[in-house]
Amino acid sequence: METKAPPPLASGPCRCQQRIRRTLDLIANKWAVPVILELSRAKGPLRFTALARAIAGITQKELTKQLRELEGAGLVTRHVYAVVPPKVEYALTPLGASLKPVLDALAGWASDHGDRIAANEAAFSGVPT
Amino acid sequence: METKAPPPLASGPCRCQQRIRRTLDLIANKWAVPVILELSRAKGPLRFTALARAIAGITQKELTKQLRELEGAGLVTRHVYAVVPPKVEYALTPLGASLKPVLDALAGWASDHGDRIAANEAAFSGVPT
DNA sequence: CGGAATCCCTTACGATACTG
DNA sequence: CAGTATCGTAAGGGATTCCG
Repeated sequence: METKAPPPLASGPCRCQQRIRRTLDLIANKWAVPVILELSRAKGPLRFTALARAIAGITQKELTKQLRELEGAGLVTRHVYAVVPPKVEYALTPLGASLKPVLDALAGWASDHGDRIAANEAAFSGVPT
Repeated sequence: METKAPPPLASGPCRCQQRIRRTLDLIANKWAVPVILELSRAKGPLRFTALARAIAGITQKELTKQLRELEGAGLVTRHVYAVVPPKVEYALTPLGASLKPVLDALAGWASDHGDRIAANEAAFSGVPT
């Protein structure tokens, strides 16, 4: 029974959710944030290996894939030097850099409530009965 | 899936990245944002089916899983009524509600740059060579 | 009504090895 | 140095069915 008049939601609550999800898909890729933050910290181009070394635990495969995706989204530039020892440098585009405030907002919230969430999850899992 | 394998994320020189990733893992689950936003819009408890109907495309399985996770994180409350036709209501906790500004920041960024990103991706994919 | 259980497919991720 | 290729595993996610 429709107790309340159903809002004229065409095929969902609102379209903006899709947008958020789209953005989320970009940065939810496990290594996307570390890559972006690392490039952001560098304040300049970084070589592939430098990036790989800065981000502990990442594999070449994942780093490559991540960089491709970010490049495709226009958040990162890829500069290939035609030299004998191959040299490729990556850097954030202004668009990519513009994501930093958002990540900061996220980081801020995480800092504020991360402990509580962790505690909640621990309690939720360890609840006896 | 009892004990969550603690990922030895030692990525990067700063710990804040872990926090962000943790938060990201919470909201990156494809349906987390729609669920949170829907509960946020409702400004009150919603029944399982009401939630399911409000979020087009979601399955019971996914909705249940998502609600469990959000409940575990303490972002959502689950109230079970012991009545003949089962009745369960979900609502945002203050903690869950506090996530809204962050989602708004994300939504704002997505609104501002979503088109450009989509265009970039299209061009990146469709580029012949 | 709410949700747990099952089946099955697709994607994500990690490790190793090989090449321009 | 900077990838690409291949393999195997794990997790995500949709559809259906059954049960309190």
